[in-house]
Amino acid sequence: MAITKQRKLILDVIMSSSEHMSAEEIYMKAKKRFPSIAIGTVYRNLSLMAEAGEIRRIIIPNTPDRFDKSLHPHEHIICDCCNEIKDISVNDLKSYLEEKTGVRISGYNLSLRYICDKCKEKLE
Amino acid sequence: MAITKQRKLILDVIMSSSEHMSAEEIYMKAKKRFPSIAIGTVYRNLSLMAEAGEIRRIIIPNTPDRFDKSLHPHEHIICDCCNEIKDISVNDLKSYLEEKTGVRISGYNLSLRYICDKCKEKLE
DNA sequence: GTATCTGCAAAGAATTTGCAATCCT
DNA sequence: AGGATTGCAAATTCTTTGCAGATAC
Repeated sequence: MAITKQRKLILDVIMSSSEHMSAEEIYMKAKKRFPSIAIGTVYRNLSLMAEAGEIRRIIIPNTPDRFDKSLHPHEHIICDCCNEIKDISVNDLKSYLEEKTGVRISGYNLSLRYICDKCKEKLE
Repeated sequence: MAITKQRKLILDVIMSSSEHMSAEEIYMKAKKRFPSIAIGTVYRNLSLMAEAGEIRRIIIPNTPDRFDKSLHPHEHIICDCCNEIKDISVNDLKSYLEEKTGVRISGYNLSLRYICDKCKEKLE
């Protein structure tokens, strides 16, 4: 992978944020610093970097994919109400799933839904 | 929900098959019995029926949604190699996740990946 | 009769891709 | 130089939607 201005910028945008950003959001932030960057370049680099294990792709049904700087294993939980995404950990989930199913798993995708505290308050 | 020819047909296609079919596949099968049916009608009815809990929507990253007649709780596992989808069960997963995370979960989506026995053989 | 549903075709959202020009090494 | 990468725009894929006419209750 060549080190281009765009590639460095995209990675920097991700590494400097603790949000879970979509490609569109990353594109917007990158564009502020380098206006000629194209959305296709963002998608291409995000896919490459996720593939290479430099960043992580977060997949949640009915939402655009997001990208995460944090590589240590964890799951994502999204609020039914405000759609905010948080990290959450479930220790050794892969082993647990393998044990319970008796199948050797090559990977899995999990997302959880809940109602966050802020939204719970509002609802009352 | 009115009982229309199309609605009954779509449900019948799902109930008569043990495959995990995409909207497109269901449309094709329905079309054979009722050629004027429209794909939009299929999508509309699948969403309505899934919403109503008559069928279940199977969501797996990077694949079109599929629909399942089986309503008892279970997960889905897809082969990395041939993409065949099988049912698999993980007892009380929701409770387990709630216990491990300490969060009351309103729902979750899980899919597993593996290499099925057929493909394992072929690879050797 | 009127609320619901259908077929059609167009629109939508998210993402990918072909290609000529440009950049990296 | 020569392969990798970019910007641009068009294409893809899956799914939803507006609307006028048809169907169900």
